[in-house]
Parts: sequence; C-alpha cells; structure tokens
Amino acid sequence: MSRYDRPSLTADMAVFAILTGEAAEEYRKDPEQKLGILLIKRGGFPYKGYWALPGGFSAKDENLHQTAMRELVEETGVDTAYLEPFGVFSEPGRDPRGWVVSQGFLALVDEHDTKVSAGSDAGDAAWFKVDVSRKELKKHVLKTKAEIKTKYTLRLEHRETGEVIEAEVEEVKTYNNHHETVSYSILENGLLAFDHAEIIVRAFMSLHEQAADAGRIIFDLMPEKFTLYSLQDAYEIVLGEKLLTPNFRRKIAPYVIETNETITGVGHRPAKLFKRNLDAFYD
Amino acid sequence: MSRYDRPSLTADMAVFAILTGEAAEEYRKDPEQKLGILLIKRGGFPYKGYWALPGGFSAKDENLHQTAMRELVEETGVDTAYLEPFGVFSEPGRDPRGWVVSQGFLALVDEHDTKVSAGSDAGDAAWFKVDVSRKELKKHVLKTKAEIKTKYTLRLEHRETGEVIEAEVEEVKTYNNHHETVSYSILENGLLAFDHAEIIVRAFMSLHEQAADAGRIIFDLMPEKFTLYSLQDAYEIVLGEKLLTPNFRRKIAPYVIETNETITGVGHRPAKLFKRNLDAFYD
DNA sequence: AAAATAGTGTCTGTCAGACAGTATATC
DNA sequence: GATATACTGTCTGACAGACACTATTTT
Repeated sequence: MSRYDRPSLTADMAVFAILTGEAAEEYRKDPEQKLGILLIKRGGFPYKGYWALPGGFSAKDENLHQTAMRELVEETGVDTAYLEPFGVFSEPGRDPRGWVVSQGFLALVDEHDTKVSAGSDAGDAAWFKVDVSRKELKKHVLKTKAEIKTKYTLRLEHRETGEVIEAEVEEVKTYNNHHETVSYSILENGLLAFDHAEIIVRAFMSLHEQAADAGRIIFDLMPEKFTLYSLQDAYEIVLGEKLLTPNFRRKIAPYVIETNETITGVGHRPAKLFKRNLDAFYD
Repeated sequence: MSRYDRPSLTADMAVFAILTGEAAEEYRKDPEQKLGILLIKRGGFPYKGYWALPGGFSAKDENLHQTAMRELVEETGVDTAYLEPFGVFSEPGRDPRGWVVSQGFLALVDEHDTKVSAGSDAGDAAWFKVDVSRKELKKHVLKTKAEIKTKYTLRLEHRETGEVIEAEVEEVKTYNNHHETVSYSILENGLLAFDHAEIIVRAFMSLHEQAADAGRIIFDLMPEKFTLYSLQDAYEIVLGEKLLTPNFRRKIAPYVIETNETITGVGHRPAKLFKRNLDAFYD
C-alpha cells in the first residue's frame, strides 16, 4: 500500500438557491427571480483573488457526505439542505498544489435560511446569478465513430457589485463502437479558481437534468410556504424555458397542499400560499 | 496541505454482461439469458478467499476514468466498454488496511468480447449470475420527518461451479424538513469482500434506473448484431419485468436498423438480425 | 402437422400541450 | 376602471398498454 502516492481528498459544493430580486422599479410588477450560486473569494494562493466553490478537505474519520455537510454548515449556517454527489474531479494537474481529487456536491438551499447576509462586510462569500447557455458546436459522424462537441458558456454576476465572470467549458461526447464516452475541458476560466468552471457547469447540468426528469428536486430550492407562481418560476429558471400555467399546475398538483394563507402587499390579486405534500414525495 | 492525512484512491468496477445459458435441455427452446457480473477471488489478505470487484489503485498521473479503463483492459481484455462512474464509497473503516476511498464504475460489456474464458484454469476471475430483489421494510412518517427502509437481497451464482453468495443491503431514505438523504448499510456480506455488496447493489440500481429512463444503455450489453427478442430479453432482465412485444418494438424501432441476415440453427422460425441505428443515439 | 418463436395491426385510455376564458386584489 | 396577476375548463393529438391476429422455420 505505502508504495503508492496518495491524493488529498476534498468535497467541493455547488450551492444553488433562488435569488429574489430587489423590489421592482415598475410600481406593481413582481420582482424577478434568478438562480444563484454561492462563491468564495480566495484569500490565499494559488488563485488568490479568484472565486471558488466552497469546500474543504476530508478527514480520515468522516465520509465525503459528512465532509460536505460540515463545510455547508460552516459557509451558510444551513444544516438541512438537499445534498447530493454528482461527479468526481480527478484530472491530473487540476490543482497546482499537487494531487487533489474532489467530489462535487450539488447543494440546494432556500436562500432565506442562509446566513450569507446580503452585502455583508467585504465578506468573501457572495451570491452570483447564474446563466448557462448551451451551443452545439459540431457533429462529426463516421461509420463506427462519432464526436459531438457542445460549448457551455457560463455567466456569473455578483449579486451586489454586479461583477461579471464569464467562463467556457467544452463537452465532447465520443461514440466509439457505439459506446459513449464524455469528457470536458475548460476553454476559458474567467476569474474562477482551479477547474471550478467545469464543476459549476456540470453541477448545473445535473440540476437541470433532475428537474427535467422527476421535477421534485425543485422543491428543495423553495421555502416552506410558496405560491404556485414562484414554484413555476423556479422550474422555468432551472429548465430554461417558459411553461404553460394550467399544465404546470396540473402536473404538480399532487405534490402541494393549499394553505389558507395568501401573500400580501403585492399591488394586485394576492396568490394563495401552498406547502409541500410530504406524502407524495415518498414514492 | 501536508498536515492532512491522505487516503488511498481506488476504482472498483461492476462489470455487467448478459450471460447466454447453455443449450437448453428441451430440444427446441431458446437458451435462457441472465445478467452476469464479473468477480475476482482474492488471493491475499484481507478477505482472502472472498470475492471482490475488479479494481485497483489510481496513480498520480491519471484520472479515475483512466484508472478504471486500465483495470478493465487488464481483467477482461475489453477496451471499448460503456464505463461510467456511479458513486463514491468513502465510509471510514470500509477497508481494514486503512483509509481507502473508492470510485465505483459501472461497466457494460458484451460477454463475447471478453477473454474471461468459460471454465478457465482455476481462474480467479468468474462470471456470476446476478439477482437483486427489493423489499420495502417500513415507512415511518411523522409531521416533518419520514424514514423509509428498503432491503435489497443480492444473490450471486457462480456460472460454472454454481457456488452461491447471498448478501443483504439496507437502504434508508430520510426526509428531514422535506430534504431527502439516502444512506446504505450492509446487513449481510456473504462471501463478498469489503463493502462490495453495497457497491454491487448500487451499481445494479444505477443500471436499472438508467434502463428505465432512457433505455438506450441496454445496447451496451449487446453484441454488434442482435435479434429484437434478445434485446427485449436484456431489457426484461434489467428491468425485472416482462414487456409486451409489439409495444417494445414500437419503442425501440428508431434505434435499430434491420440487416438482411438472420440467426441460424434454432429449431424454429429464425429471427432477423438488427444493428444499432447510430444516428438515433446522438440525441 | 406440431412446436416454437417471429412479427404486425389496431383499439383504447391517459396525459401533456395549447388556448380561451373568468376572477380578484391594488392603485 | 385600469392594471397586473391569479386561477380554471376543455379541446386535441401523441403515445403507451393491451390484445388479437398472422407468418415462417425446424422437427
């Protein structure tokens, strides 16, 4: 055993939340909601001054899920989030300090539960609005081999300062003898540390995919009580497309229960508040 | 950095294939097909004489996918398999030799491409027929918390010797404040080394899930040319249920192309051979 | 002809997509 | 009453489930 080198092991977390915009300018319109991700400005080398995902080293006496949970509590104060591993990042050279292998975690939280206070003291943790756009670059198909390149452009905007980070990640799907292989490479890092541009893109893809499949994962981004429109908005943000209200409501009806409360102070007819129907979540 | 302990890192592979049974006794019936997994009898301590998944340590200059591919070639001779990471195993104490973290890979191969020769010399690598049965144990639902326990019974049968290994793994899904957490524990190891009972069960679950969703993953278990019935059989084996032939064919029609060959020597009307329709796989 | 598998046509109910319409709060 | 959002009813077409039927080869 000891003749093998050993890597350091870390858990990196893509913490997503729905960010509610500031009160709208147009006096009666609803505030815009966006998908947000939590990033931390690095204070030390390497990548000093760059933005990175929250995360940290795993200790010998804990599993990686515990590592991630521990870091999440430290960074956000949240202790009951949806937390799920979505990929391992082990490319040689991904960390200039040496051999570091990272487990990526997808964490979904309700922003209001976090203690990442808005505009906190020069704080090094901040919410960024996330936009991921996808562009198929080329299909290259031969007899027994095919290659499809897709470019993902990641745009992050600092919620308070407006600072913008842009990064590009390329996905290559190779079909060799009908077997699919996927690989990623970073084309442009922007001000993101390490390979975190790739981790963020893949975390978003994982979120998107799960939302498209079962959908229920979106509830983990919502507060305890919510309106059906804010829920629909969350779906639309993650799926990247508009949904038709009647159809959406028909689909999620089994998963929600009406309360007898409504929202207030909105300048138009107030919406009813709903909560999750727990029973429907237990398959 | 150096003040942290470091784990050893390994890739463990659940190599699945469809095993075609011996010629049937009843003179004209088709041979039965089963799902098979490749296991290796451990020659050294710990767990000497127990069966384990093929796998090995990752080296500093390769990523985990390369580690897995390297091991797969060594063990089976196959170099173009479907190979996909499905989970990380990092529970403290999972390996008595120390801190070992393992990335689990799902590998799907066509058995006929492998060099794990049937009944090879006291060989320490062997195909086992796999059966996983699932039993929901209990639902325990309170106001803000729920717990669902499910027991998975794994039954492995050595293809040549008939040796049977039985293991049991318990899955606990906890819903706390509406957030799902899943954890696994091994109830009964049988003659399986380390936590490989859990890895095998979760690999099977991953295969099952992907087959139920998109379905196309099943093609990775098939040879280049196949009959629609053998394809349906593979689906049925992985999904664990019978399918209706006309509906199945309607569903997979876009993914296959008819050749003008047929199988021969079957004692009844021979079936046409089909191959994959590559174009349909490129989303 | 019997056995066994190969393969097709079509009815039906469910459900997602689309759209038209009604309701109710604030300003 | 104007504005803005809240909420509902129903038509339609696509598609999965079910089943009845025909076809073709070997023994």
